[in-house]
Amino acid sequence: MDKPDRDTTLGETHDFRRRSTVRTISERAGVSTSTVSRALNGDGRISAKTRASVLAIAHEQRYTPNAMARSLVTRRSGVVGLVIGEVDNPFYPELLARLQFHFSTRELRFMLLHVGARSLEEETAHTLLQYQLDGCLIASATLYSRVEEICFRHRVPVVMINRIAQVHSCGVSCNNFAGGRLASQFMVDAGHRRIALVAGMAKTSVSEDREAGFLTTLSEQELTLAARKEGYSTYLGGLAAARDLIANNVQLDAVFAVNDIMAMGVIDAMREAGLRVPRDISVMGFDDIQAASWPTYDLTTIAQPVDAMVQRALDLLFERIEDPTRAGEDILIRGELRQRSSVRLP
Amino acid sequence: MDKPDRDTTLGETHDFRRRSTVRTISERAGVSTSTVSRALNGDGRISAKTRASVLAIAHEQRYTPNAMARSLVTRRSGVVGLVIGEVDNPFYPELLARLQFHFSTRELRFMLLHVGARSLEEETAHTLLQYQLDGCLIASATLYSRVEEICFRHRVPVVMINRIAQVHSCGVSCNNFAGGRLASQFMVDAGHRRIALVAGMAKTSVSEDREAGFLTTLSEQELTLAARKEGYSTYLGGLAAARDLIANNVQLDAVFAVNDIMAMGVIDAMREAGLRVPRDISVMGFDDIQAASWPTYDLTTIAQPVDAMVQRALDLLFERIEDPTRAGEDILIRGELRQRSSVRLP
DNA sequence: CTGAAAGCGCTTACAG
DNA sequence: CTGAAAGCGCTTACAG
Repeated sequence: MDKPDRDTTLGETHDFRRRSTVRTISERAGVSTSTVSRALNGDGRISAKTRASVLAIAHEQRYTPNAMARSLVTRRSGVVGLVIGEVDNPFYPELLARLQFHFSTRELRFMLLHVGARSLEEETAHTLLQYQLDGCLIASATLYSRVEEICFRHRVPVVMINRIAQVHSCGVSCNNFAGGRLASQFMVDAGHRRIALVAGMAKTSVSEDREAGFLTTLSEQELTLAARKEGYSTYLGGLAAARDLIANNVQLDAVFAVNDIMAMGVIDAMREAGLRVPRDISVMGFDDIQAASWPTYDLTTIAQPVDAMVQRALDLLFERIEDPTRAGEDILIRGELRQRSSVRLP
Repeated sequence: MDKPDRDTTLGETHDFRRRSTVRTISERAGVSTSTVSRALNGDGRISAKTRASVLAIAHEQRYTPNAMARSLVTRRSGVVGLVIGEVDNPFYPELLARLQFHFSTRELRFMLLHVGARSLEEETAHTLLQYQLDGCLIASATLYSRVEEICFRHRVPVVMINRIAQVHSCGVSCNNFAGGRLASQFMVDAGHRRIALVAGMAKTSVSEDREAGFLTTLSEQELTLAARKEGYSTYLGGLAAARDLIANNVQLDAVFAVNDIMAMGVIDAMREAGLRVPRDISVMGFDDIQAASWPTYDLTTIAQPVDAMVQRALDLLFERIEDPTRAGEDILIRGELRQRSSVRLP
């Protein structure tokens, strides 16, 4: 065998070392590379016969287009940057899975720019430009205005999930205010009067809006919060907040934690103190992460419409990739009450 | 203003619309583009003076290299594909965060090819080729031999985390067999004799090796398993397995769940049945995810050396990107016992 | 130490 | 309906 890299088992010589290109196809088909390119991209002007021949050869040669080369000329990479935040909160991994699912449906890939709550280095944002990313998706409750600014300066469309956009970009969120109201209404209807609230990360719209909605409905019923604690949007934060409440001997009917992961901590702290949920105290969360439906918690919560959020976010992103001059939009999608057993009913 | 896109506020005309390129720099510096390229890449042959001048201009023009163009000629994209598996198990999101951290340290980015346990479509693997990815990292316990095969055929180096490589690629794992032995030894030393094992996903080396190690040490002590259940590597699987054990009235001192997320389910099932951990029954896990240290579980477990695994995985990947002919290697890193309170001591 | 030239693999006006 | 030519923004032998 003097040409060990040629595979003739298909009855066709096929070189595995050198990949097939528009050039190799054009030579084999006896047409120009322009024609090959057009045929491959479904350009209507190419005759059916030529197209068929080109496609057949492309298939035979196992042709895979070189996205780098294409991007260089089209100035579209087909890749979107992804920043994903507080990965300790299962909400984000679950969101990530949905994102990837919807991405694979459309013609997009994403490049991971950042994971976790730590702040984003300038340098990371740089790859955004180097790789000519078409846009950027930021799924995080905390502030990344630096990236937003860089993207804006370079006319890279940005869509935030789970956060209201600051200035220029788009945001898709659950209607956290309305959700907070729902939670509040449900608790009050259930007869609870002495209610504590465990807040999430300070200065995030997610936490603030849920709290604001909750308080609004509460005050409409002429009620006020019996207590308020910071829970930092973590399990341990929720746990500590509830322990505090207990240590301070605050008399309570119920606790509303601004998200499920904190609610889980709250429930565990209650049990630790010998209280039973919901018999002795009700607990409610927000998000409807998977763990909310575990029998141990069986958490009554407000479900975020994750799929709808992801869909709309991708829509917005696509629209702005097509037409970068479009104005920023914020979309709020209503979440719904998921009633389980952690809130005692009358 | 007839040239609204020129920003002269810096005292330098700076066009935000057209990005700076080697060309614009070369014109401004009065040298060739070759020289610009070399200066930018730290080629030793360029004089200090020229380099300084080029660098200054590049900085002034806010030059960002076009990675697409570079990749086209170097045939190196600087991007690695990432497949991440069972995202319901917090181990994977936690691993992801570490991966991203170590990635940002080195000169690599990654493109998300797949998230979740569902099987990988052929099409997804295609982007691997289209984008000329330099390698692929697969973090998943389940089998993705299809990707492995595609990568092999196209000489794309693959490194698996948490799984022994099938045929050609590299694998980096915790030494699951040794870890299983550790767990077993610890339980036996603690005086447990009637032990049940909850297995993970069938046919995964992770689960099988942990089980095999566990059984080996057990049999060295002339002991056998009191029961064995499948737990499918999920919380609900662990819960169901333990409920089964209880329903069948199996007399038990302890349960070893092959991973933490199942162990959490086991503990919750025990409590549901009124048993106390560890007083009435001991439970041990494997992985040391964050939830293992939550007070509710305070799970004794075997900690996977995640950072070391990630480091070695990236090393292997780099080496094989440099020299694709290198033989596959498997690296097993020893985990360590993390003793908490879920296993009763004598 | 530096430059002219060629080329990576595509796409896209411009002609015909 | 198809092709020749130019070019996207880089890098890299090859000369000098």
